[in-house]
Amino acid sequence: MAINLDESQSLQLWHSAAMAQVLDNVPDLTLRQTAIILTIYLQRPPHTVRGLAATLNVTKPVITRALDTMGMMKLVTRKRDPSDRRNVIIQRTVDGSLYLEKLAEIISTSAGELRL
Amino acid sequence: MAINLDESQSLQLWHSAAMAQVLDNVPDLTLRQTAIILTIYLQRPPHTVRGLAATLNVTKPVITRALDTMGMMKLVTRKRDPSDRRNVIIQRTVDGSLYLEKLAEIISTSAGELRL
DNA sequence: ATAAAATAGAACGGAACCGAAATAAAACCG
DNA sequence: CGGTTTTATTTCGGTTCCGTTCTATTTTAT
Repeated sequence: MAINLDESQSLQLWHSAAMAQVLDNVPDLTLRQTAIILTIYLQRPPHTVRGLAATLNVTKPVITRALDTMGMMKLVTRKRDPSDRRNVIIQRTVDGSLYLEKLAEIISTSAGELRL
Repeated sequence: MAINLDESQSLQLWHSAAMAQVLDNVPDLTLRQTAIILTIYLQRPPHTVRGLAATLNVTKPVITRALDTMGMMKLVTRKRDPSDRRNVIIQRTVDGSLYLEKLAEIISTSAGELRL
């Protein structure tokens, strides 16, 4: 079963989900940070700074800074790759999983409220 | 027909849409700004600073600053309410409509790419 | 007319982000 | 070994955003 959203429904969904996040005072990530954390949690590991930078087509400092911020929020952690100590492996956390679970619930609920 | 998205699909949709926006170098609005512009374009006018602040449960300076930014981007315009000159009426623009049309297309496309 | 209330914006200090360039550490290669 | 490449981070100057507080303008009420 394919999901088909027309443009009006798409905007309603985005609006509802954005409103819910603003009202919930959810710690708000930038669009880039959102793309990064979702890539980390949805795509197969391992994830490195270089890999994420390539995937998002941004410079590495952008990734480093986003990881700093999300690291302080406990949404991700970093670890040196033992086999090549230049690399940093980005890992998931319990808090990160909870954050995304909550986000998923907001989106899912917003979708359920869509009216034609 | 009701739209039902499970949590995995919700995150995939959000990921895909966030990625598309990052890759397109779309001018990235904060979550609050996104909620504001969508409220302006999806809900019935008139929109005032006070009304938007109440709707989003934020202070008025937050709205003023968001309108400053989005005004410079030509996504919205402001006009004094002639009948009560304390009020500012926020209005849509052609550029704002185009911006949202593009956003809608990104989300719609992302939804279409969802697989189970 | 004068005082009070309401609306929007400005000012301020602090925090986060950006792009670009410079730095540090590790691995590779001749 | 010594030099080069690769990886990640730090630094720099500039911009934007935030919350709080203060100000200016307009309307309403006494």
